[in-house]
Amino acid sequence: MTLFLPLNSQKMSDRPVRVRFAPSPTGPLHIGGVRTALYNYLFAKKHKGKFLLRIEDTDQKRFVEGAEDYVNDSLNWLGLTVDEGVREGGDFGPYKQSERMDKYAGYAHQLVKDDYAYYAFDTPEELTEMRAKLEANSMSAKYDATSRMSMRNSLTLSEDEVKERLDRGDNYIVRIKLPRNEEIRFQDVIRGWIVFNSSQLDDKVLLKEDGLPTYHLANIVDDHLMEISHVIRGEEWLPSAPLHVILYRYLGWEDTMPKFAHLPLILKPDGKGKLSKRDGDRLGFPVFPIEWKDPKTDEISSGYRESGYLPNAVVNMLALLGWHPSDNQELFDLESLINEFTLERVSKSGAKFDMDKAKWFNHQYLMKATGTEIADMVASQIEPKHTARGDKYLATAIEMLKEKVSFASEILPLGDYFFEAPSAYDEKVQRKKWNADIAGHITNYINSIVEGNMVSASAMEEQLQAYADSKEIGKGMLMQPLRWVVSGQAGGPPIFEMLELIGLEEVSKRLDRAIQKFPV
RNA sequence: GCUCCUAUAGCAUAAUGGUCAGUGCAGUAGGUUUUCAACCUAAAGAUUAGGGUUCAAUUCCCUGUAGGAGUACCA
Repeated sequence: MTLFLPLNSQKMSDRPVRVRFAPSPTGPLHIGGVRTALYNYLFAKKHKGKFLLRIEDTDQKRFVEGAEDYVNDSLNWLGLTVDEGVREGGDFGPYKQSERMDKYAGYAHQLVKDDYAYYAFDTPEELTEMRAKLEANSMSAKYDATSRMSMRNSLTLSEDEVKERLDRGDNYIVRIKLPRNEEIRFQDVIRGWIVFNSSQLDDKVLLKEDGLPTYHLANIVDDHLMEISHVIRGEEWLPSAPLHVILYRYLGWEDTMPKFAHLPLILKPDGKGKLSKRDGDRLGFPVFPIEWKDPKTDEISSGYRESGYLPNAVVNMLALLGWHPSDNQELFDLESLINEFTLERVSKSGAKFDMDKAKWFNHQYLMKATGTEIADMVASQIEPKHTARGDKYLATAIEMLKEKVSFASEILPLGDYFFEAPSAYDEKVQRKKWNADIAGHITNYINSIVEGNMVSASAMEEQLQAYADSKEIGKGMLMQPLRWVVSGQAGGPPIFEMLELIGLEEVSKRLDRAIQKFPV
């Protein structure tokens, strides 16, 4: 039997761990991107390494106002601190590709010089024509080893003409010159050996007509210059990974090529496909960490933060979506996540987003949070009536209500009766439990606690027991109507604690109100 | 179409070349509670199909099927 060492046990200490999260500021950060950031962060911290944030904005056409701030705000909300980045600085800056534009073209030209790339002068029309022709002959429409010799580029044109075109300032791009038929393999930390044949790839553009690099070039150059040790990114990059491997080779950087780890995708909870913005709208859960307002359309996409999710819950939920610890523990704070996290325990298969579990996680953290913390979370919902009796009152009310909901945002609406007399009364209780007898008992009881100035829950409870005993009735008979008179609800927090908080004066007013509204 | 990746209950996942395949969520039943929530208990629920390798496969291999991703002068 052959013994295999765990994939990463041997070389992890070779180089300091430096990982990057490299979003492109084209809109709000999707929850899948957030998870990628999280895994990068966890991995970096686990190995006492650095977590970098690099903004990949080489495509100016797709720039979206505010998207970069959004990334920072999101990571910040979740407590994922960036070690090096645009805001944080660092020794490997700038951390925004649009500010490193002087770094890329040179490498592209170097590759041409080394015969690993070439200039291409084809017009878009010519490219379209080429693809159409190839497709018509049921060949794959690729600009590659088999088709490039019939195109207009520095491989087919004479040296003089190429020079003339370049001197003249003709538009050109640089394409990588891939080998015709070569096996390209690399070891993915999560998936093991991945094998491609170069004939399946095409001669990707490295440098665009505007002189700016494409993702592929910029990515490799920056990862190299920033001494990135591990590239942890989504599975959507897997098909272009072999191109990146070749680029490292062609640039002479293969020795320090980072290790790759391609994360599984987060899929729609129902049906098929990658989780998208629309799914959130359709199924009623956020796909974005924090609220996003589209600068062009003013369209608002809801965020976890605004929906009452706690950052810890989101982190925990995301961590477990595609990763699992070695035991059955499920509740983790960031620190214990750092201790436990390993890329080897990331699963290979895509995970459908589980809304119910997300709720459950949030509920767990809501139970741990204090009333004051929750009040801060729902600051935008707070109206004068909520704070009229002080912050402590509000916090206590929230404390009583929090275990009944999954989201902080549900708390205030649920417990409106803590802040003003009920506007609606449960109809079923009225019908079944509200009659002259009961109303009389409730009135007697409330009057007795008011007269006795019984302000504590325990005193009120004892008094109800005593009253029920004296009338030889079960106190259970009175409890729901009592709650109903005060809150209008059929259920809620422990009733005497609720009464204690609301206070005798208000309880008494509510009794009068109920009797007036529902005469018996 | 082509290439690559993936496949354990409704969902997320664990484990194993060999007794009843474990856990959480959801759902079901019961308990507890004035009520709701929480909590406790119980039952139910899965190795994609077909071939191989093997004494033995859910686990390794192949094929099919299904799903996903990629296939831009986007990232």
